[in-house]
Amino acid sequence: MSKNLTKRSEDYSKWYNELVLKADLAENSSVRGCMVIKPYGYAIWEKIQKELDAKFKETGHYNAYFPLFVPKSLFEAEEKNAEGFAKECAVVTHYRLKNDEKNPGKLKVDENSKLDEELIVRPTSEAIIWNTYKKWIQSYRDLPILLNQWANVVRWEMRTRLFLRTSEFLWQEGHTAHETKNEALHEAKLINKLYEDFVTNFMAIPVITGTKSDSEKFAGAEETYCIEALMQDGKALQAGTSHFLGQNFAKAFDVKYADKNGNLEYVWATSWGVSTRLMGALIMTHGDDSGLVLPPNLAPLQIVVVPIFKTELELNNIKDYLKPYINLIKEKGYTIKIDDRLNFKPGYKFNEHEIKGVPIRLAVGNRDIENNSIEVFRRDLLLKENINIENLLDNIEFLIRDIQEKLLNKAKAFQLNNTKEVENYNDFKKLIEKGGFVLAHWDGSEETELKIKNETKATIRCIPESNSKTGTCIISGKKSLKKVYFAKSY
RNA sequence: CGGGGUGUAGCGUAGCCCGGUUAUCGCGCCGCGUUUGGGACGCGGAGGUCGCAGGUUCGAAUCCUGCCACCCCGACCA
Repeated sequence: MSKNLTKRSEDYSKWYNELVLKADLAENSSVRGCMVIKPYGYAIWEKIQKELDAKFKETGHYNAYFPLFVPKSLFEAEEKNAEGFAKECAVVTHYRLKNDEKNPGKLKVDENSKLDEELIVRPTSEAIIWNTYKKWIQSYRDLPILLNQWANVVRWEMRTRLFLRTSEFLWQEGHTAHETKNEALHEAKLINKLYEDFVTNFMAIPVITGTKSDSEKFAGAEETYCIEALMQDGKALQAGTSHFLGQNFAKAFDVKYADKNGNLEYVWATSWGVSTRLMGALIMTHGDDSGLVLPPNLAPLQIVVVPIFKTELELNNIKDYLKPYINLIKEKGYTIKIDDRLNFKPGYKFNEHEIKGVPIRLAVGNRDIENNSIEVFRRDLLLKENINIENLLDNIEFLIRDIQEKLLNKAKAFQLNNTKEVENYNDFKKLIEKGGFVLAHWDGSEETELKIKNETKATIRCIPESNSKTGTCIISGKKSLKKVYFAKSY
């Protein structure tokens, strides 16, 4: 962890500009609060997609796609959900443009094309999906429905932050329908566990898990399960959520099924999602002063080779020298590329791949060919060593595992060191100011939560499942069943 | 939506307070040559609606007004 990280992280936008833009991940487009995801950034998203998608399928889910536009009448059906999103909706009111006579060459909205009913650009798809489920579900034999969609959504936030809260973002959203409450609850928990496993083991980002307080939970949900990560500046980041929706949407959209006895019952539901925000979490969890640091499991390019040569003959010699070893590495399924660009010197390439976070870098020149050696550099520790090239594959296999493991362990240690328990409000205020998670007793009331938020800016990030020691609330002194996690968050 | 700030070449910037020749510098880009084990160097060259629209003025990147976008703080953000 760098010394000036905290200072720099006070201005994350700058951090992104330094790391993300140079890392070729994304750049601001001219559209308010949107982002362009460049190929290298998108490759990371594709890795996330691929891995998650496989997990969803393993657990019996299927992919589907629903419309971008949600008619207002559908959108407003579930009142709490509609109310929760109302203030951040993009609304389509017209469907046509025409030439503007007053400004030749310009277009204006054709007033004659006004829509009878406005279309909401989906901020989430519960409404349009439940409107569809209504048509699909009649009998218990139609259940469960376990669908997921990969899509973009739009939320017109007052304030945007690159990756963390852009007006348009990519995500996956699962929407399931079940016969019983228990089955739906089980699904919501299963997915949260799946997210936890994925983020921890694939992205090397440790998380705390639990449920949201009433004020923080999803609009329209009975219970929201979540995974929360801790960024290097001490702020928490909600990395994924899984909602038990009860029968709220079934009732709003009148979705009933006939059970085995012929009785009509409302369907039980869940919804869950993670977004491109995960890439923000990735950058802010592992990034260092030299740029991005990618865990090997999700790096689009795991190994890059920088050849050091003067002539093309030398380059070819180096390629011949490497060929058998690179083939072995590819056979094992690793991604490796030789950076043989002629217009950049080695030093430039070294830096570029460090900024991009490539986990392992190899360097080979004449010296190595003479000595039967190769230089191996690991991005996480910024360490390099010369090894016998015969040991290359073993070394790579070790490093891929070791870098993944060490990144997770480092982040875990950071989280642990920045998670403190307190027994009174004074200590709470001191610690929350420093950043990190603070575990404290809470009486369960919204008033207490609000008071803490107003006075310290900290919110309840999650209510853990375990940790059942009773105590007294740090504010009200009332009885508390367990300590909950507080933090300032993004 | 409130407070503060910024907008000048692909990127980063100087100039603005106090208006005045051809808008500064670095990176990058193009050409030639020399270089190549940690961000190369020399010489030559191309590239600009100074965010947009008005206004003041003999003259505006500079002053004024409005708008747009971005950044920070706040409000807001399942």
